[in-house]
Amino acid sequence: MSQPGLRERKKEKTRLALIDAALDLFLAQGYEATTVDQIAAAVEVSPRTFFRYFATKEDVALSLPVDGQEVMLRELAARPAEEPPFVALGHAMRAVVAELQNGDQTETRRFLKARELIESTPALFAGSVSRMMENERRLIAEIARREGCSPDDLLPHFVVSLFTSVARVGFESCHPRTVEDLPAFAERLEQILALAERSLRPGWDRV
Amino acid sequence: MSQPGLRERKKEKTRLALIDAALDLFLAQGYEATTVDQIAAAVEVSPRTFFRYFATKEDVALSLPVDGQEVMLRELAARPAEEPPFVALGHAMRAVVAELQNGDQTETRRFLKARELIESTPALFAGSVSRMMENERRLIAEIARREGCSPDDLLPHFVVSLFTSVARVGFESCHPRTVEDLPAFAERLEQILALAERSLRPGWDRV
DNA sequence: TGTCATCTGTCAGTGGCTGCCATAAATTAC
DNA sequence: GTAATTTATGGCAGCCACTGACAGATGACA
Repeated sequence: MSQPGLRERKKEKTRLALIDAALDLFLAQGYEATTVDQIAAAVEVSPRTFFRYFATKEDVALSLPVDGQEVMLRELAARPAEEPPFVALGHAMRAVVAELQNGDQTETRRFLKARELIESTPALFAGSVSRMMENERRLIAEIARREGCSPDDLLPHFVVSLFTSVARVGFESCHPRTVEDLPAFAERLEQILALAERSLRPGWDRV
Repeated sequence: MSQPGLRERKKEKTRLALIDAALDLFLAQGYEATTVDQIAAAVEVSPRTFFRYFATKEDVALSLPVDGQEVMLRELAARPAEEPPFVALGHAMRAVVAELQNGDQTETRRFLKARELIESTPALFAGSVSRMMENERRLIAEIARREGCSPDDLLPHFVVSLFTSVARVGFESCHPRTVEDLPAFAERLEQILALAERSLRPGWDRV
């Protein structure tokens, strides 16, 4: 059962403890009003150790959504090659939301807590956006690979860029705060995907 | 001629001097390797004064592109109301590029220097992106006003989001470094706008 | 049990950024 | 032209995010 050794498990435990403590403190007294020392103290760890787990104070708040993007990429890679790029991206996104709805409640709650915090904190929102951009490059690479074209081609850029627009508008226009909000969010996502489909010419995302 | 008083002119002068010194130092020895003290010293100003002109070290590098977005917004507001939103956005963008091509050479060079620096510095690129998002909200508001709908409606979000995608892909796929590169950039922009037009159904951005 | 790799705490230090107060310069009022 | 007022600047003390280096603690493994 315990595949990873004691050391690994301990590390994962402190990592989660740091995230939880940080999220709670940030939500309670504000992001910038909270110091790293406070977070470290709450977990009974030295401030230096905090920075061994997270490169910056921002990272501890963003780590969960960043992980989510990793999942998105894996899901995309698992989609069949016949699917047109935009369709594949849509299904990958649906899979991520589904996992959020059906997965471990504790994790989901943590994730939503992080998203709420990020949306209500300009500095974190900015950070979140720029990491999405980072991830966008990887999505482009994956789409280019699927379609057998160069990552420098205009089309994969355009497809991914348009898709992330859809995803972003989804989050912006419907802020899921609890597990109960997730179905509404999923529905909202469908609305926007439908709007996109209505707006675009059939076959626009291929060749 | 000298509409603004001596005080105002002096301030503008130090502001530009700080930007120039900062850009040169950043390009010469790297962004993070350059300290605010160095920039201040180069302009013979106290470090404290630097922070009276720019809230952060990042700001001095991003101020020019941020000003550019301001121009974009003004141009958009000047477009006739009959134009469909996406067309109006396209023309506003063209106007900005044209102003860049025909305006003061010194200013244009400064602007391009800033863009080059930003694109080659991850931290600055991240900051740049998140400010674009800030601006995106204002573009959405303007489109909503033009179209007589609510800024919360899906359509203006979608239109603007898609347009900024186009703009971003334009910059990413063609990095104008000197004034001579600008025509090529303008052409690239046209290509992407054409691609977008080909991909979208007529009338998609209205009603 | 002992050796080794890895994690952790301590400490000293850099650099971004701010509040505060005194001074100097430009603007305005007289 | 001078005095009064506003506004920009410099210097200083200090907070906090973040880092490198070293020493001690703690799992891993034989």
